[in-house]
Amino acid sequence: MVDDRKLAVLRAIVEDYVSTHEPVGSRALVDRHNLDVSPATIRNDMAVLEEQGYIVQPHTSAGRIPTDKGYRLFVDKLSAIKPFSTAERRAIETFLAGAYDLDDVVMRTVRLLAQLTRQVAVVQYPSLSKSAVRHVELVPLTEHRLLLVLITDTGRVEQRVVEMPATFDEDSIVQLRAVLNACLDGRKLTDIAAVVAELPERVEPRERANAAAVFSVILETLVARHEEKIIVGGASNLTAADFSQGLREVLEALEEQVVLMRLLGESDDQASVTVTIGAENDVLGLRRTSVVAAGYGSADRPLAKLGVVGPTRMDYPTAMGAVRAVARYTGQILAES
Amino acid sequence: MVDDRKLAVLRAIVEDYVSTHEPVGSRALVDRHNLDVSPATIRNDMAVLEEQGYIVQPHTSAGRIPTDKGYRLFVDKLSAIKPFSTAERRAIETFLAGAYDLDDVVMRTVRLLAQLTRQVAVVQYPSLSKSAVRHVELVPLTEHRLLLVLITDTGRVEQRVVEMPATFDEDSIVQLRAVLNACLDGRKLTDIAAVVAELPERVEPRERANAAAVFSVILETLVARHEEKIIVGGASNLTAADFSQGLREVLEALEEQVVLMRLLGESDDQASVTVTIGAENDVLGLRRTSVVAAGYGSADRPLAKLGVVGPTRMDYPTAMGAVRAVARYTGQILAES
DNA sequence: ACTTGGCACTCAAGCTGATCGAGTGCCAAG
DNA sequence: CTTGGCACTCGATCAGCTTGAGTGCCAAGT
Repeated sequence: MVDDRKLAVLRAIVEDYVSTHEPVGSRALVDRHNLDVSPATIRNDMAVLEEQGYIVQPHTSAGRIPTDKGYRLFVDKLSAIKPFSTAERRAIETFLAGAYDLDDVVMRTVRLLAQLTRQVAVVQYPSLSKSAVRHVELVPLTEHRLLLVLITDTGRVEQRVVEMPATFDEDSIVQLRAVLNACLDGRKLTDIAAVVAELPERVEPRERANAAAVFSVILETLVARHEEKIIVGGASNLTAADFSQGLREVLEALEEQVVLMRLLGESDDQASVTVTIGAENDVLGLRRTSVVAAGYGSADRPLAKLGVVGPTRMDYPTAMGAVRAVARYTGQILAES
Repeated sequence: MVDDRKLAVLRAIVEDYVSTHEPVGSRALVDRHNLDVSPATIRNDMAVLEEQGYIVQPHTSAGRIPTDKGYRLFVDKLSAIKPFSTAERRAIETFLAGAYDLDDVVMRTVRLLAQLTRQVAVVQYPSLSKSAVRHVELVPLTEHRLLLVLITDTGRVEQRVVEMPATFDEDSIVQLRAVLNACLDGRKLTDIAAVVAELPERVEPRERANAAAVFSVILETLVARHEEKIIVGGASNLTAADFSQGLREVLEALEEQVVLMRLLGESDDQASVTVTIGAENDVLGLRRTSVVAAGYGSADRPLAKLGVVGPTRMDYPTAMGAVRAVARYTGQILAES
């Protein structure tokens, strides 16, 4: 009974603070929400909530604002993901369906997410390590250089220049290409290390040096260099949330691919929406931001992650709804390719 | 004689204001620069400069700050591009030389430029219309879909999904690929429209429908859709220049590819460094920023543009030096591929 | 045992007026 | 044309004051 009301109070505080951006006091609370108790009672509750670390007051005589812990409780127990209306879902679907290639899908996804949530959107390209090879192409550039193009079944295209130790002719390229495609086609990129290891046997001895160069680049690109491609959009939304001080830090963090990977990658939970709040985030400079992320791709075929980054005082239910919806449709679109 | 000093005063005002970010008065001027006249004389000069529209005072009793017109005069007549020391040039060179493919070159270029100038850097990918085809690859995706991959001699790789009107088999793909490569290899993309027009004759009649689909996508990608790829870096540098108000607008503008194209593309002057100051810029929201841009690529083979965007009160000589140096070395690196 | 109204208290925000000082414009003398 | 002098302007800074939202606590009520 008692505890119930305290939770209601916390929820009310979070909701009010998110919408007004101002510390919320006991009077405003009983006014806006129809708690049928007096402000004094609320004050008592708030004192307890503060003692337990869910809220704080910025100045001795100001209203309360939620702490990271408060938001955490709110997200976990006091709120539900806000579902999207069918109209909205249709809009999302048609917007994404207009895309004509992978780059375009990702670009549209990031824009959409930024616009829906009015936050910074972050979308990871379909992960290399989870894709399978669809085709390998070798294109001679100069006498000693070769362009290696690798096409995955998610439509992603990776390219690398290979420095060849020896000169090569057209024939050897054709042969090498045939071998590569025969062996790699359809293989998951995670399995490739093993496959590549036994490749040299299939190549004529005099071509081994060149072949080895190509193989090592493949490995390097796909396995060792785990660098994933991520794009960011809606940075201008950061100006609305007055970070004032920390804005620079946040922008800097958002330019670091590695940092973004960490942000999205922290949970492996593919299906559901993950929320990381404030200091839970171990990235320096994003201590005052929250991340709402989800994986996309079908359940049996996870591709990568996407999400939004915003101030801790963000509208979690809506953001979570948007992230979930966009993840679903993006996954769906990509599954069709 | 007289006019000479007024110009010196303007130069001094620009330099001081750029370095201090504060309106500069007559006293400070004679102190910091060794003009051997009295403050009163300077005041007279400033009155004239103000009347002519080169400087203004923000408040009745404050120092002067340069107007756009003032910066323009400064850039055109009163300053020289600051050359880079050999040490700096070597650093640039080695940093760029570490890149292993086109994406990496562009990424490094944008980072470098942002870091050198402490502004926002903008780099355009080597222009499609100025490249030549090196290889065309077709990869079957599903029964009705084909991935078209187009590799240019600048190492740029373009991909598009083609919806095929009819089903196709492996043989027809092989044939089509052969025809495409035979006809397009080495052709400038600007010439391609003509070449593609006569392509259908070379394909067996029953394959014409599919072939036509592929051709039209090629045309669409390369000719009609003139959309060029641009990347931006160093957005966090905007926080240093206290736009306060307009920051949002600037960030928004920087997210629009089309706007960026306009920014860089305004001049066709390939060789030299171009400066666009404040309101000279017709992009709304970038009225308080300046753009320093240059083309890169060798003189006989222009590739694309790059530059920096910053507040009008920026250090033009240094920025111009950096842009010129980076453009040179990036062009050089790409010429080697 | 909880709720409630009352009350004293705190403290940020906002207003006012005074002061300060950088900077200007103008003028008369050099 | 330059220069020193001088009156003037006006933003910035600071102290002092008021206001009001909000709190904590307590004693009384249910």
